[in-house]
Amino acid sequence: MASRAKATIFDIAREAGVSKSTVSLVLQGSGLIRPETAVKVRKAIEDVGYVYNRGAANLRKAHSNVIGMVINDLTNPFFAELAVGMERVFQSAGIVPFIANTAENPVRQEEVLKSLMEQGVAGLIVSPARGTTPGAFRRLEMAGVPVVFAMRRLPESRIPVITPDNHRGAYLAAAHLIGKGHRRLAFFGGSADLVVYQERLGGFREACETLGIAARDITVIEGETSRRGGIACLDTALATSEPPTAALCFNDAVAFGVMLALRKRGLEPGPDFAVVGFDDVVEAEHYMPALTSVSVDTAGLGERAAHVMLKMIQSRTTRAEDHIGAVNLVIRESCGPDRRARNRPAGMGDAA
Amino acid sequence: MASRAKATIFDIAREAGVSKSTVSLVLQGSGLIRPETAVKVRKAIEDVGYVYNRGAANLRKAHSNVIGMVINDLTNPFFAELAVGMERVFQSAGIVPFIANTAENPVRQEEVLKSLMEQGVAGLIVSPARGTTPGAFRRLEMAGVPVVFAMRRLPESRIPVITPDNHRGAYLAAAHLIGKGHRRLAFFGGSADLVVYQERLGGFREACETLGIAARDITVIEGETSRRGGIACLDTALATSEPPTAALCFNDAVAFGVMLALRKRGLEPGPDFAVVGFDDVVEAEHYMPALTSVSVDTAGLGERAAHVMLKMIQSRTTRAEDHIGAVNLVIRESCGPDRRARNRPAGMGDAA
DNA sequence: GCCTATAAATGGAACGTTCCAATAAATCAA
DNA sequence: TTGATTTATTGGAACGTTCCATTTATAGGC
Repeated sequence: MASRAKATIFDIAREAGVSKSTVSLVLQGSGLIRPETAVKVRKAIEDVGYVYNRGAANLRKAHSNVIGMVINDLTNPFFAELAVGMERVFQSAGIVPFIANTAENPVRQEEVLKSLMEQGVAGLIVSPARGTTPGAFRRLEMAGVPVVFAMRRLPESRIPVITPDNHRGAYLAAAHLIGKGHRRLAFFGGSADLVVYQERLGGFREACETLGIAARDITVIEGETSRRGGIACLDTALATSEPPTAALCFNDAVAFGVMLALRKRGLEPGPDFAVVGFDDVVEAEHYMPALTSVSVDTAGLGERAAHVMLKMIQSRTTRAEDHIGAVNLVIRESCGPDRRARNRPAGMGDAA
Repeated sequence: MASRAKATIFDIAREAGVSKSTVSLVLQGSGLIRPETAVKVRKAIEDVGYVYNRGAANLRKAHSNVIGMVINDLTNPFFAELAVGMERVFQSAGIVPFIANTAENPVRQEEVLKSLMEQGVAGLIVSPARGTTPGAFRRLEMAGVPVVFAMRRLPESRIPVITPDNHRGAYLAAAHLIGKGHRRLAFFGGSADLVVYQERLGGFREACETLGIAARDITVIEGETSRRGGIACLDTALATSEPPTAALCFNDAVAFGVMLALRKRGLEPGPDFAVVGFDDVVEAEHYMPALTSVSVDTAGLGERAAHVMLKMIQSRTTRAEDHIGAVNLVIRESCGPDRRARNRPAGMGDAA
């Protein structure tokens, strides 16, 4: 059953009684071959258990059909959603994207990028790891491989970027909090070496300024972009003399952490302390209480990035327009104080 | 700046004043070349902006160094954790694994598998999609590509499998519930076409039988393996005349859904209805209430799978031992009734 | 029937590596 | 010096495709 040495187009040719060139033509679906010949060849392909060798083909062909997705943190469901969006469009283009995880590690990222290049990728969609050096993508540029950044960007770089409107999202969220009557606000999580962070914090600050919140009433605490980071942020914030009463979190993971920490202290997220997240991952809606968050249409951005990529490959360019995706604030229960009647524990309360 | 046509070893050879063979040797880190020559060549490599063409190399070399991970649902954090475990060991072997998502779709899986084969993968770690036909991996076998299944398996197949001890995990969980005094038990989520489902349900049933729960007191409800599925399961279960008081869920996602649905009805997960999950994803610990779950050491299983894969490649075999990973029940708050003092809402309760 | 136009199939070179066998250079024993 | 041995380096063939320029078969026009 198991075929000996792997079959090549020559084996097919022999089997079908044609030349290797004919087989190649059939493989490429050329209209030049007679239908009955094609049928014969296809049968032979099946019979010998042939598997196409794309590496060999790429040696002659101009471009491969491999597209890489380089993602900084696969365990964040946010990036999985992004990946899913991209896959939707690549699939309909007959392309199988390969995903590689850099685990937020620039060194690892370097390896991944190198490996992908050696593989001869046609293009790369990248959410760069924290601490990526400006030169990390120079080789790609030199080789003329199209690259687009998704969700994150590098400080000064000419690589096209697909991101949500971080500034506006943060502005909306902060304005909402202020509108609810909060006067002492915090921004939790993230770190200043990320451009996204600058943008989100910028929007937050602008809202505060415009709507009359004094700078000394603003608490900014950097931290890990994870649940753990959120817990830490809340703890240090509440330790101050005049603690904030509401926080915008760098992302939903941080917000979940904050809510958890509130509960641990016996405080109820929403009524006792307002929290707003960013990204609106699917869990946000299902959390308890449901998290108010800035929705960024993750999958949509993924699709967009994929389309841009496809277009770049097609027109063999390495440039493209940036795309700033629309955002909107999804208001749920985690930001008081228009307190809905909270369900009392262990009772047959009215179904929500 | 951008180099013209991509550089080859010939360009390097010319630049360094040596032969292409010498360059090749240097590239492979051969000890045969004189150190100063190697230095010269390496400088030339840098100067011409060379990128290694692995496709061309694989044409002559026996084996590639690409390993594929085919995953059925990337948005389930469980699989992301699995992937992370694998990456750890591949990284230290100098291998960059490529991840591809099948989105639980056998057709998509077929495409992914085909693409990976064409790419000349050295091996594949696969968590097969639901509804995978037995023949789906025949081509791989014919081509002699090592494959290992992780987490899931196919009904009858000789491909080695790395899974947790599903039977035992479910047994432990059910026994715990029964020990707590529950007499009417449910098994929520999953579907019978999955071998894992059979195993988990089997363990559950065995515990019930052994510990004296009558068959008519057992409710089994199949459903999506997602939050949504969990919600649906609870709703139909509570609609029966004698509803269960506790449930073992097919996985944590289902359990989260169940808890959510309980809350929606004003019931408190734990005191009012016990729920136990399976997989123990990181969120389980951080949920509210924290979820009791069967811990399977996901990352550890990923590492194990990667090691097995490496060994198979090295010894060029397509066979290996199955590996059944140890499990243990992590008891948290979601399974009453030894009710800890639940925190009352909106008060300064004692910190947990 | 012969010449031309079209359709179908083919051989050969090229792609960028690796690996083997062979050469060239350096070292050593006599 | 000569030959043997070791150490470095090299040319050529091969890997499995694609693509171009040809060749061969088929059909059409007269």
